[in-house]
Amino acid sequence: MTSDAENTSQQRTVRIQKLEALRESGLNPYPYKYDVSHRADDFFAGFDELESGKQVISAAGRLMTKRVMGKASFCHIQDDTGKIQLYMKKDVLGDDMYALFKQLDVGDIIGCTGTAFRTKKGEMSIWVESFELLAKSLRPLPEKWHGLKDVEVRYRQRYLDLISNREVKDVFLARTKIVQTIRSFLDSEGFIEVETPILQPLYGGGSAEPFTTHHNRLGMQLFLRIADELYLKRLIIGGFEKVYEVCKDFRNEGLDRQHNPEFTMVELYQAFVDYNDIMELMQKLFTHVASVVPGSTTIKYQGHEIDLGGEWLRISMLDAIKKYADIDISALDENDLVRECKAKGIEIEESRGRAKIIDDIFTEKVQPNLIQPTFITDHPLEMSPLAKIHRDDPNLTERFELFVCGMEMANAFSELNDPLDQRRRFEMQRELSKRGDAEAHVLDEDFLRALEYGMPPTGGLGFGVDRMVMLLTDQANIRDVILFPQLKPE
RNA sequence: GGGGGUGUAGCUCAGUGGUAGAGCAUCUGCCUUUUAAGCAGAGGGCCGAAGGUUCGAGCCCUUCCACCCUCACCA
Repeated sequence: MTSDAENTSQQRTVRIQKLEALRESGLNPYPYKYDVSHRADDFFAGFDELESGKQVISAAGRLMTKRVMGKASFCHIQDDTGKIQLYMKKDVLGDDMYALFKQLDVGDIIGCTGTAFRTKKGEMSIWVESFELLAKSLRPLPEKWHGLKDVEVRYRQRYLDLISNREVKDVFLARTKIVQTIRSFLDSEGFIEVETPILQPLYGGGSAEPFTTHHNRLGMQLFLRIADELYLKRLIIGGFEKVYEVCKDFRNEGLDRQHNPEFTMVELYQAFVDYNDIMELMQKLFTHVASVVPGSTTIKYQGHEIDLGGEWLRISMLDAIKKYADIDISALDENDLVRECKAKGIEIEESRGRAKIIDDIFTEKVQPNLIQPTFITDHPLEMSPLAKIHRDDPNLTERFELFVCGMEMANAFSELNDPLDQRRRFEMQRELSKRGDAEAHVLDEDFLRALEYGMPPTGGLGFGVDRMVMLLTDQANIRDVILFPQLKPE
C-alpha cells in the first residue's frame, strides 16, 4: 500500500493552506474544548420537546457531507451515536461565519449551537445559529456513498473504517457489550475477577508455541502467556474458590480467520465442582450472553441457524470418532492409528504421538459436523495433561470442549489436583517435546510445588471471547472482531 | 509453504496491444429547505515494483512485494 503525503498532496496542500489562513485570521483551528448539550441519539429522542420549546442546544461531530446552495447550506455531522443534519443560513450566521463554513472540508470536526427544526422533507435538523471549528482535517475521507472497502486499509487504518462503516462500529459495540455481560454474569455467580502475569518465566496451561522476550535488568528470558491456567489454579490453592480472568493470551502461530496471535480468553476456576457442573455453567453463561447480544438464543451464523436455547448435544470423543470417522480408537495404539488413518485416507502427520493423531482425526472428520452446540467429552489421557483421570476409565480424562458451527469455543476439565500424577503428565509431555513437539507443555516445578500443598477438587474452563463475538455478531473472520488485528508490517 | 484472485486518481471502480477513463472528493463560478443536491468549467496518475517480448505494454511473459480466498500448519 502506498499511502502518504505525496499521494494526497493536492488535497492535503489545499487544506494546509486553509489552516494557515485560519491562523492568520486569528482563529485557532485546534481549540481546547466545546460544551456539547446533546449527542445525536439524545437529540432525536428529545426532538419534539426541543422543537416546540425552541431550546438552544449544542452538538459536535465530524463533518460528513456538505451541500452549499448559495446563501444557505446543509451538512451532516457525525458523533459517537449518529448523524445530525445542520442548516446553515448566511443571514443567520453572518457573512464571516458563513464564509468560514464554505471553507470547511468534509472530515473537519465542528461544534454548533442552534435550535431543532424539521426540513420540508421531514428530517430532524439543527437550525444553526453559530458554529466553531474544533479540529481541522488535512486528509480526505473515504468516499461517502460506497464507504471504505479496501480490506487492508480497513484493518491498517481502522479509524477510517469506523468513521465510514457504521456496521463495523456496531460489531465492536456489541463486543464491548458481550464482555460486559460475561463479567456481570460471572460477578453475579460469585466469581472474583483477578489479574495474573502476562510476562511469565515459564509458559503453561495450553499446547502452543510462545512468544519470547527478555528482561534486561533481571537478565532473564520471559514468555508472553499462552494461557492463565496455572496461575489461576495457584489462586484456588490459595483459597479463592471462584476466580476468573478476562485474559489476553499470545500464541506464536499462523494467522487465519479463526486465529490471531494475540486473542482474548476468559478462564474461570471453581473449587469443589467437577466438569459436569462447569458444563452447566458454560451453557448458562452462553445462552445468557446471547439473550443480551444479539438478544435471542436463536442466532444465525453464516447461513446456519443455531439454537442455543435448547438441549446441547453431548457426545464422548470416542463415540464421536466412531460415529464420524468409523474408527474405534480405544483399542488402537499409535501404530495402529497411523495404519487406520492411511487406510481411510485421513491426512495425519506421523511420529507426533497418539494424542496428535487423534486430534488430527477429530479435526478432519468430526469437527466440521458439529454445527449445533455440542459438548465433546472425555478425551483420551494423552491429549489432556492438565485434566483429571476419568472416574470410570483410567485411559480417559474428565474434559469437555464446546463446538458451535465447527468452531472450538471452549475447553474445560475436572482439574488434575493429584500432584504426583501431574508430575507424570508433565514428564509424558517432555517425551513429546523430545520427539519434536514444539507445543508440548513444559514441566513447571513451581506449579507442582503449589499443587503439593493441596488443591481442592476444581472445575475449570477457558473460552475464546473473540470466537464468541464472531458467533454472536455473525462475523466470519476473527479480524472483524479485533479492532487492530495483526498484519504484516506496511 | 501450495492453489486461486486482486493491486489503475484521495475513495469506489471501468479499461484485452495503439494519446489514461467515470462517479464521488478537490479547485473556480452560479444557486436561501437540500439530502448520493444540481448546473458550468478546471486540476489531479511512475496503471504495486523490477526486468522482458513488441514498432508500440495498464493490458502479454518472468521475478518480486502487499492484500484477499482456500489448502496445509496451528487445540
